Amino acid sequence: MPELPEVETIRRQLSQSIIGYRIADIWFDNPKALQPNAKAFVKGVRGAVITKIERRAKILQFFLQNNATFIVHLKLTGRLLIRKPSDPKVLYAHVILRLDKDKDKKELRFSDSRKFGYLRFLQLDELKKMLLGFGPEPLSDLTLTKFEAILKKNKKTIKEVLMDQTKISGIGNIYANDALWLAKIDPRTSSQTILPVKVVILFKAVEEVLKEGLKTGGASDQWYLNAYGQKGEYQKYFKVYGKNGKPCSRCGTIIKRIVIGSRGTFYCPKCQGG
DNA sequence: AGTGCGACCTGATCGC
DNA sequence: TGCGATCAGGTCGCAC
Repeated sequence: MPELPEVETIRRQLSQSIIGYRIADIWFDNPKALQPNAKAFVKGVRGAVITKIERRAKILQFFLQNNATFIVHLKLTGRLLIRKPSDPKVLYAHVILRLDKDKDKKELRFSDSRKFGYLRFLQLDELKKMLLGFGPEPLSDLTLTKFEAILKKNKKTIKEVLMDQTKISGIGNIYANDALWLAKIDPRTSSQTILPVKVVILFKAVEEVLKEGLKTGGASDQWYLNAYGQKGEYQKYFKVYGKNGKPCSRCGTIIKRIVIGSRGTFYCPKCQGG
């Protein structure tokens, strides 16, 4: 999916375009996309005005009046597209929120080819409880001290730890691969064995790739489009992600693909070679 | 408790 | 061109 930079890009755009809009009606053709169930979702959000949109990990939180919220998880292929009612249909749209503010009408269309994503209505206290399960945000609350402590107490591979949302939020497969390449660390290395000097380098590398992702509007490797339907540019700057069989831009060695935790993993056997 | 792997789905691409 | 295998920005839940 959309990882932190992609979800944050969407959040910023939605905040610019749909705050203060009322959810006048909801259309859907895939009830599973609406949680806890379609009826409760519709009942919970219909008629409410969107007051604020935040992000935690890879989750978008839409705040409504009356202490209610709904969250959206895009998983791998979810998109949230802002359109006018008269705009042509978008592919794989399974939910449409029809919005209005005075005479102005907009639609927020949720498109999702693989149908893994969802919109979930929940109360504010339920949301708060749910968010307790996530690790720190790498671009705000994660400090080097916390990062060191997280790495030290986990013996799984560093790549799995980086991607574990209960330990650190928002990093997925693309940015984990690229950060490890930047830091010249073998993705199979046990988290707790990484030397302190390398931990510092990795901490900075994580920050660097996420900021680069944000700056370039996210990675549109396959499906990702922002709220305006545009692609991001980060895929032009991939360091190792998806570069199986191609030369490493640093040393020319052929990039290898392996599997870690059942996820495709790319690395340079020379610069990241144990 | 910790880990590992199938399930959830559909589409794109690769290899024969 | 056709067809099967493999792969895909992510979690979940259920067996060990």
